[in-house]
Amino acid sequence: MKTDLIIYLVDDHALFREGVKFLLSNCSYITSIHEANNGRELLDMVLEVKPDVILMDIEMPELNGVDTTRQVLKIMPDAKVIALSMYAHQSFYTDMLDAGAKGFLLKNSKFEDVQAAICEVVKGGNYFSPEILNSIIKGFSNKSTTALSNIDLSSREVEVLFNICKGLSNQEIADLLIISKRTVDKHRENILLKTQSRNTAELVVFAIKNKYFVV
Amino acid sequence: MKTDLIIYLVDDHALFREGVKFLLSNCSYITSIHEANNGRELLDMVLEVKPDVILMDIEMPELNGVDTTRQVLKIMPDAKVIALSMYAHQSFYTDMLDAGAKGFLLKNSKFEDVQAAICEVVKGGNYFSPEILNSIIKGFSNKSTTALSNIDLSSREVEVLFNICKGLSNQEIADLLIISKRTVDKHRENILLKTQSRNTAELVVFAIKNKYFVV
DNA sequence: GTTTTATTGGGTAAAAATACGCTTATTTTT
DNA sequence: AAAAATAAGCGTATTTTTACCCAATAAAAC
Repeated sequence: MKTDLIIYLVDDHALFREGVKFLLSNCSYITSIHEANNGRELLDMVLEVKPDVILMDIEMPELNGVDTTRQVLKIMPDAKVIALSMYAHQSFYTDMLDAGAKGFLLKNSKFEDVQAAICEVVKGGNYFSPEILNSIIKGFSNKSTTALSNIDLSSREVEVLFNICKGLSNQEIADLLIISKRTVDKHRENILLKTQSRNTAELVVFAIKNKYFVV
Repeated sequence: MKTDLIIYLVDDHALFREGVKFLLSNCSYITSIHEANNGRELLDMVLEVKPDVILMDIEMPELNGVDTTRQVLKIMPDAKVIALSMYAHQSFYTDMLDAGAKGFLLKNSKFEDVQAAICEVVKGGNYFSPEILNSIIKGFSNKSTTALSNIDLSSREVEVLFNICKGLSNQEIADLLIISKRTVDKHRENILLKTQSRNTAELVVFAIKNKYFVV
């Protein structure tokens, strides 16, 4: 593993920074630890310091962790950002993952988790607090198992529905399937009935919810 | 951690089973190891054996790993299923997670990973091969970072778009926002232009892709 | 073997969406 | 301060969707 690590600690709570800094200073593979009070301070200094790992609070004044991460990675794509948060709320970690964070730690983690996270992201991997991981996985499985309805469309109807979602008009679908436009009209009508949709918009939402169409 | 574990190994390759069985038999916390050649064999025996952990291949004849997992968990909800697969294909692990698997290992994992996975799921957690985890996270961030376009809709347009997705007609949206239907018509037209959508269906797909509407 | 269901097709009409033109107010840029 | 861009508004026309009505054939279910 790469040693001589440069760490940047971004959090608006000075006391919390102090504590983590002390703990990190006892790690042999860490060379220097820098601090910032908020995202803007980090952005001002990041190109000078060139940190390997950035431990970043999500809830911060001025510039929050998500937007800061986006901007940091724009100017330093190789920096590894590990998010810190009090809470395992879904929007937090999805936003941070979107932004490009490689790890996610809850602030009540044990310090060995912090060390594990740093090692893992330096090696190019990811690290997530068990609580977060559980939540990610749950979200994964919930989404589809609960949503899938027991409405059964015929194979032709599925075909028509799929092409509606692709943005084709009834006439275009008819030409594609080599049937009359009136037949497609009828299929569409029946699909609306079966799915209890009022119009195209609700129909597309239904299709996506029920995996007839993937976005 | 719970000891005296009963393990069920489900895989259609006898040689692979042999190897894993030998390795597992050296673990002190494992009491017995059962084998099945496919999903159906497992289902026949699972209530008798009452395994704590099921190591399950995904690609199997007769009854595949995904469907087997669903059925096993229906009759034994506390069993911990760990999926085994040659490949880290996304559909594999999403389907297995949907089905309720708690872990996912690639067949080229080191044996210590298998042990770690067993321990983790027995404790109620999840375990994923690093490759899988990476793929999951990437899928997570890809989906929205690549999709989120830089098209900017006005706040009014966002409002209209949202209500279109909810299935409201232009007249209904007009009544809701207390503006003329003609104005909503125009907004809709402009949104179609900006998003390069041809019709309502494509519009809804765009909205969902870009998080203007959540399914 | 009869009945349902899927698929196909059509007539007619109202409702809604789409397209293009044009005006006015507000905000942004120059 | 003037010019340009954007947002919000309305008129008219065409196309598409939605909603009823109907029926023939083939396949599947009972």
